[in-house]
Amino acid sequence: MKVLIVDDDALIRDGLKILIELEADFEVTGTAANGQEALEMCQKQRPDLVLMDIRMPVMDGVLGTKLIKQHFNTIKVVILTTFKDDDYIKEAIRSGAEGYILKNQPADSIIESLRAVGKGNTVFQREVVSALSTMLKDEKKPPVKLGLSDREQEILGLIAEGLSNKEIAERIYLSEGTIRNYTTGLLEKLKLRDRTQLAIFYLKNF
Amino acid sequence: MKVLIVDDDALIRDGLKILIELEADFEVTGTAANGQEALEMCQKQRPDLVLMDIRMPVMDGVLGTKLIKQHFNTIKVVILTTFKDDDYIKEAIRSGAEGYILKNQPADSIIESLRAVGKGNTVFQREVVSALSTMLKDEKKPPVKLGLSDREQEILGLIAEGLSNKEIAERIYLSEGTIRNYTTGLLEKLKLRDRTQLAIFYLKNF
DNA sequence: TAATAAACATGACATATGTCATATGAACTT
DNA sequence: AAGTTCATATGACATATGTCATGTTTATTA
Repeated sequence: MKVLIVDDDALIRDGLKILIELEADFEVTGTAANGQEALEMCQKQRPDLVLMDIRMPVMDGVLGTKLIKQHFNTIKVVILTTFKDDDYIKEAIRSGAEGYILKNQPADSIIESLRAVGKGNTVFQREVVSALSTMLKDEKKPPVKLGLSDREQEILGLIAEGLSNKEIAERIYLSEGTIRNYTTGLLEKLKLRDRTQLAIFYLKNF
Repeated sequence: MKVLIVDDDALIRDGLKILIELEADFEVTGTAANGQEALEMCQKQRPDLVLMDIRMPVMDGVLGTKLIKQHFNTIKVVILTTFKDDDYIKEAIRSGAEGYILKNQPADSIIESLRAVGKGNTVFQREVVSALSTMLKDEKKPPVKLGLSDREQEILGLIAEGLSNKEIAERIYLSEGTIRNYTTGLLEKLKLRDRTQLAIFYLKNF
């Protein structure tokens, strides 16, 4: 497997190169110091996999990954970094990287991760996943069937946008009184007291 | 590495067993047909890793994983399933599984994933990660510093809980009129029109 | 010390909100 | 056809909400 190493720190580049080339099934085709260079080298060398640092001058790893993915969609990218920062993780996943692993782990572990990625999987380090799991959206409880009619649903939604009864009436061509009646019905059905609670309910449950 | 295979389908159990035992560094210590059995076998065999199906009678894979993790925290669990259902993925991650891979991939790919997990990483299949990435919480914009006093913040929060002015007054020992005044101030500062909009604003931005 | 600013309060007022009884026409059921 | 249901409407009413001018107390600052 042909690997491109990207890191702004020459020492790390060289260290990784030596480590990886110890493995019979790996070959390091080159090294780059930032996303920009990485992109150029992908053009020339067509590696199978890019091992990418995040924080680098000129062009960081996230953008680098996005661009590489965009131009060469068969090239896998593994982010190898010291930061288990939430935002980086999220961005990395969105950018399409196949891995997000930290520099604090032993070489053989990194190698195995690269092999798994080579086989088409995606690898994260445990700590990274736990960080991730707290970022998961809370249950959007599937359509909490609450016997609301279409009209009621619609009006509830508009209330949750912050519209007044009059505005809602104008928006959907009904009289203000009718909207008031619907509001009363919604409050009754949802066992709430006022429109603010309706809005809160809606935002929390839909 | 000692592996326990858990699947309610005997054919799959046997197939996996044969496949895995072809690898010199793996040993299948046993098989189980559901989470319940899996838990018992973990007790007796102390495998390094459990390969776990999700949908099974008696006790499903998610609960099985949770229990195994709870009782034997050194045992790794990899979910191997046909479903890339959002809810399963989320639950699996929360349950502490080290992997979530699909049955639709070649054997060597699965083996590499297991090795990577053995080395302490977490492996997901690409499709699974893309499903995941849509589930990531949207940016909680960092505390949008909005020159609100402590009292204002507090009252805004209470409005967003759905309390009336009177209730807020009782809760924090101020007069209802004062709460009204604070509300007016909040509306002015946030350029909003009524308490419902305040609640919406709060829920969306804090 | 006098001036000023914060935090809280009051009362008067206009408007919005929510409740309720009642009504109408259209669609559907028996 | 008579009855029922549904969506919409109206008006009267009580209460909640929001605005504003003004006032008190206390702490801070010039």
